[in-house]
Amino acid sequence: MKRSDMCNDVDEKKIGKVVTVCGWVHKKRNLGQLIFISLRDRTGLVQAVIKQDQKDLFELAKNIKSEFVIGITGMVNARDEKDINPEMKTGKIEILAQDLIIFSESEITPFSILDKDVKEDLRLKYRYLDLRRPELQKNLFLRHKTAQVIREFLNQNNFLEIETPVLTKSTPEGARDYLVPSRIHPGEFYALPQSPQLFKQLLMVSGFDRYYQIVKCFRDEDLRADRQPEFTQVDMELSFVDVDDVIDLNERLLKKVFMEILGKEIKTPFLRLSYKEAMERFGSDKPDLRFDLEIKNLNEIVKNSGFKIFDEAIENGGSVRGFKVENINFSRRQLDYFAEFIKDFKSDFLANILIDKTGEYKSYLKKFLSDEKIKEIINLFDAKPGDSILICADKENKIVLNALGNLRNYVAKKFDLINKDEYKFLWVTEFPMFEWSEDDKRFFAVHHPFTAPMDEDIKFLDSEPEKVRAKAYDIVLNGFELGGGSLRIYDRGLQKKIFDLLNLKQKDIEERFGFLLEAFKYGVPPHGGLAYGFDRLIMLLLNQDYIRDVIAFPKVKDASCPLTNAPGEVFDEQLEELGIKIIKKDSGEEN
RNA sequence: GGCUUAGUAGCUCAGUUGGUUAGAGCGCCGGCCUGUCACGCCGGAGGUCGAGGGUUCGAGUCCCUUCUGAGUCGCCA
Repeated sequence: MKRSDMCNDVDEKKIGKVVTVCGWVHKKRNLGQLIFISLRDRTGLVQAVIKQDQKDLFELAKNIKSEFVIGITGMVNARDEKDINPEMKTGKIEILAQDLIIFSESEITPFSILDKDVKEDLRLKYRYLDLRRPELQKNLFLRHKTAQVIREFLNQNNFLEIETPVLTKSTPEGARDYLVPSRIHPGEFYALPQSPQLFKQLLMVSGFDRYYQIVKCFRDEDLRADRQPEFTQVDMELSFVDVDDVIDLNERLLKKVFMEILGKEIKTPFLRLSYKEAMERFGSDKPDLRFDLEIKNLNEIVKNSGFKIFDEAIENGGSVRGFKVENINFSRRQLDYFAEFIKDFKSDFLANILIDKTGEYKSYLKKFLSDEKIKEIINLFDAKPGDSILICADKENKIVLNALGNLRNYVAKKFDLINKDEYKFLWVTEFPMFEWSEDDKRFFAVHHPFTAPMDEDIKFLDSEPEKVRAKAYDIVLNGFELGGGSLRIYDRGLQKKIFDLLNLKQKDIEERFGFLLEAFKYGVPPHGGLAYGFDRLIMLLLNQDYIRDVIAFPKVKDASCPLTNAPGEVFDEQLEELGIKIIKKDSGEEN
């Protein structure tokens, strides 16, 4: 028996022909002297009929159960008008079985392939069954298709796909590396790449001019609904470009992806916000612009009001800010919850002004602020009867903005203020180069240490590094960081200066990036690039909430694989060969 | 590590102020059925209520401890 057609392709055009289809039994319906089988392959479903007059076939078919793998040969018949199933592409026909093979049987599956609501831990343990579900097949198909569109676009734009090593060197800053012990060099380790950053820069030094790669990257950090320890990047790097070139190219790429995958016309150019503006208006460097709730600064109105919390916040360089929510007067209970919510972000003050339908306002701030001041706040927000204003204050701007930014997202989600069909792109640019770490008493690179500073800010490098902005940009979609990149430093002296500023030791620099600085001696083009979180892109294209649903074999919260049970212990001989001793954490004993 | 939340039949869930023998739908097993497509009808099996301890005459329900999953904060250059 040789397959002639995929299930979904057997439609009314095939009427009168004999076809052979193979697949899994989605559902059997035995009517006594008539058996229907819905057969499933990755394309879809088709119905076969086995009648009693086909005695042997009928006896065989009686034994068939869900998820058996079978092949059916038969004549494609038009269904009677009354028997047409309009839900199915193949609903106008059925295959009248002439031959039937059971390739393999199936035990009762731990959950039904037809069932949409199964707990995820069970699904992941039997991922190969889970992946039989049409939803997941659709997700992975779209993932494949998207990769194809991206490759096609980049190829047309003179990019070369070049592979970079997976066994590479540990980098000192940033996320934790996954380490791989070396047998040939006992006591030494490779690191799995967090990104191909250094290699793609070297490729620019080599003159490849435009590189891309769809590549696995690894970060040994805790997982989230949108974050996996191994994930896929669409990584690219270009020579002789400026920020606008990279942005323009990527806008065209995204436009093409959304058109070809979703049939959606995306308007370009995208909005661009500086990091500072994004933070001040939305409390986030990846704002979701599908809803409003814009944050406003109230310092000018409330300063010297005599209200201790506000005065102290402002005098200490902090701020008082808030946002307006239209047409909702929050309940006491909701407001209490908000106050709890922002505590997660180290913020402990949340005030509110509720304007009722008559235009009268209610607020705890009445006790501390004059009627005039409160009306000024209401005017600033242009708040109407029925609206609410939520206000946060702290001595640190970062805390106020972060708390309001997160509260903004929470309120929008909880009160259904988000239009789910919308795709709101924006670029966030002009990120700060450095961030001061109080714990380590030194600066860290916000992006990475190869990012070029903005020309006009180079003068602050020595005096006020915190003022220096980078030629870095993030592409943000619906509140998710879809990708990020920067122009790189291509001047050896400047690169060394940045390393010094980050307080990286000469020895570390030599050991970690020596080869890059060395390469920079021999002619470096100006270059820059961008990398997308490919999984996240697919997740957003599919409007899914969980990155796991767009990955064939994902890891779970504790970074393990529920299917294979990785990671696992290894044989003593393997450890010995590697020169590795295990120290058990709980007992402290050596093993 | 913190916080939130969930765990009852193979799956998805219900289970009242603590009260008889813990239920439903789907699935499974057996029977009937020639037009189903979530087929229908009849019958049946299936439970350490995550685990351990406690309070009580009596615990799925209350208390304590603990395990497991998810979400989130920290973390993610």
